[in-house]
Amino acid sequence: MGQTLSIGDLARATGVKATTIRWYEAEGLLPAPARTEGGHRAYGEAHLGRLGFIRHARELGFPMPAIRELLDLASHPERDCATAHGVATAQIAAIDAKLRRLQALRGELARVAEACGGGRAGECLILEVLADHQHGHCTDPLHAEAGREGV
Amino acid sequence: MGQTLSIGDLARATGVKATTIRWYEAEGLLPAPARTEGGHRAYGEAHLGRLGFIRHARELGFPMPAIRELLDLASHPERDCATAHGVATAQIAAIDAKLRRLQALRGELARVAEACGGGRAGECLILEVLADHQHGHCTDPLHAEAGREGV
DNA sequence: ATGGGACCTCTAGCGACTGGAGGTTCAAGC
DNA sequence: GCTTGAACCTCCAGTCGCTAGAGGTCCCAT
Repeated sequence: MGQTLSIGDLARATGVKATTIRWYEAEGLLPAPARTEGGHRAYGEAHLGRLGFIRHARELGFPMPAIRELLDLASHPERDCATAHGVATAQIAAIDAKLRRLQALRGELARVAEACGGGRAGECLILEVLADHQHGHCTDPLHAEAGREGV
Repeated sequence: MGQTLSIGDLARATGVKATTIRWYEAEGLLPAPARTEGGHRAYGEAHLGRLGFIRHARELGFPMPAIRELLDLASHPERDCATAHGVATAQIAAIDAKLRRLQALRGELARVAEACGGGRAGECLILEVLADHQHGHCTDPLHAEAGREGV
């Protein structure tokens, strides 16, 4: 019992790349582990658990600050879990906003793509729609709400 | 006719910030305009049109390389617009992939959030689900397909 | 003893901007 | 003509969540 894990072991066990694990450490998400005489990182079970936690939360799309909050909460069992609820609901709301925006985009894009029947670029309706700036700039709340977020 | 527009005029007309316009110029998306004696940028109608084009394409979520391609196409009317079709359909496919992933996330997250009835963090089911790394790391295609994309 | 894979640190880069510092120019009002 | 102050200029750093590479060291099996 209590034998240590290399960073590679941890990477294989969790599916998080070694470089990313080191980055988590630098960011303070994962505590710095013990080192071997030669300077290699030597992890224990607690690290494995914590890294798994981080990975799950990332998979669910939680942003880094939210993950910090959840980790903090997880290590203080006497606190109220209302915080966790709040973080989770905020994340759901964020996802819903992105879904609405993406669905709107998809609809408009499909309409645009359907419009053009092929031929020379000079008559392409896709290009025409894009070039038409008569619409003025967009102020509708759907776009404003999500902003530019790497859609 | 032919009076020039300042970068601020262009920004107001298109809704693209002045800093972003300068950045587009540095990236080669927008040709460098004439300058006043004092060095201020002096744009013409062509710039306005091109910037509007870029903005529309960004609003529809096209990535930068796709926009370059579309701009290139738009300035060569004799070419085949099949390229534009291809770019648009690829963009729709990308959006669909993101939608599927987001919908899956939303479902799982809602399930997780609903599970916990409140109380102390030590018994919080949200935290428990996140901490449970017994699932091993995720290899299902839905997650693999989209990767980490700022969801 | 040696080979080669895993590990180390440090730095830079991704996409698509955004913000700030520190300085110059323009246009309107007096 | 002069003053003000808003708008403009360039350059650099930061955003988010990693990822990749250079250049070197360590560990372990043969």
